[in-house]
Amino acid sequence: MAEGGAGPGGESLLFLTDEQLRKGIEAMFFAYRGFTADPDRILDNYAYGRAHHRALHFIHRSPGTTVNNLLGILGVTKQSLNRVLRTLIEDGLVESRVGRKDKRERHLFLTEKGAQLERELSDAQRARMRAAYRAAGPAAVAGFRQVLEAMMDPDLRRQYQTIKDTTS
Amino acid sequence: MAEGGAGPGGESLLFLTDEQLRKGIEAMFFAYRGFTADPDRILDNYAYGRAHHRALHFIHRSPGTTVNNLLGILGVTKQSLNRVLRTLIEDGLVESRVGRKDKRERHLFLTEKGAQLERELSDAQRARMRAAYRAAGPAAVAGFRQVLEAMMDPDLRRQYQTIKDTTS
DNA sequence: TTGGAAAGTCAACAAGGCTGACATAAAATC
DNA sequence: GATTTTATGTCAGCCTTGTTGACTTTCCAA
Repeated sequence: MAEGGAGPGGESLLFLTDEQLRKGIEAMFFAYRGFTADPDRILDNYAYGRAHHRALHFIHRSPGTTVNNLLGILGVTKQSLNRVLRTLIEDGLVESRVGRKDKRERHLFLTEKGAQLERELSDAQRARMRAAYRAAGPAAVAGFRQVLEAMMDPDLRRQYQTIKDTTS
Repeated sequence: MAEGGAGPGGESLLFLTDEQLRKGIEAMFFAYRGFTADPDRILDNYAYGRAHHRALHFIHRSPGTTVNNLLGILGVTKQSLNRVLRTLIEDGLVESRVGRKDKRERHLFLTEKGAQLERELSDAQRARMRAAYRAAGPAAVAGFRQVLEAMMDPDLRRQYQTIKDTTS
């Protein structure tokens, strides 16, 4: 895999020094901090954490998703997710409906209140992403997405693409 | 900032839909999971966590750095960092030397044992980064770095560039 | 020389991961 | 129809890694 380096579109062999790779690693580290900074600030005002944000994001993204689906996407245990979901449901941000076909399943939806918070969080995160995209330009954006996709675990990449295809 | 979009090298105005931005956000989320997966697996064998990895990385990166420097880079409280450093020092992975000029400061160095673990961790992380870079190609890599850099908080970007310049 | 600032340490608490054990209901299978 | 599997939820307890508050030692400047 990638051993000749001269695939379709590849320039030639890529010689990558440890130094170049280290810079990429640190770029990921620092950029991820920026990526989460704005939502984290907002969440502080509501006594919620990053875990709540992730749940809201993916419920917004796939309304009616089941708890089990969400577990697969988030990669946490059901106990961990349940703690977060319970507070969101108690606080009236998320609604849990028993499945019609399979009554064991719970389908998750954002309430109006939940959608509001999700919007506040994602507006902030999109604003930063938009600014970065504009600063870097369209070609850079394409490269950014390619490298990130190649960096995912195959299982996670499948999750990412499934979600991506569902709505694009 | 970036409001016209037609800066040097910019194609023209970038029209970015919420959908495009959401994909970028999810790409960051899933890619970061992959990014940390290999080191996390290794750390499990040693009863260390991601925080230990970060400390080892940046001490390796800047030998002799002070605790205070490290705090600025890692963005955690000194108490939080101290707990991690204490175990690394007790376990003989890190050496802490009292400053000669200012005896309040502690200068941090990896021991041979610490350097060994750091190498094991960064080898794994670099391998994934290398594979992703090769799969995506050189142009994509440049774009990847540009977008990440634009996504950082200005303070963090300065940290990143300081470190970058020190050794490139 | 004394008072404040800086660096580091200790103690205690909180969020959010984890495992394990168990309960319930519904679906699937034998 | 009985049994097993699946989906979900809950309780208890642990770990890592954040946090704040209080404290010591050291340095520096008024």
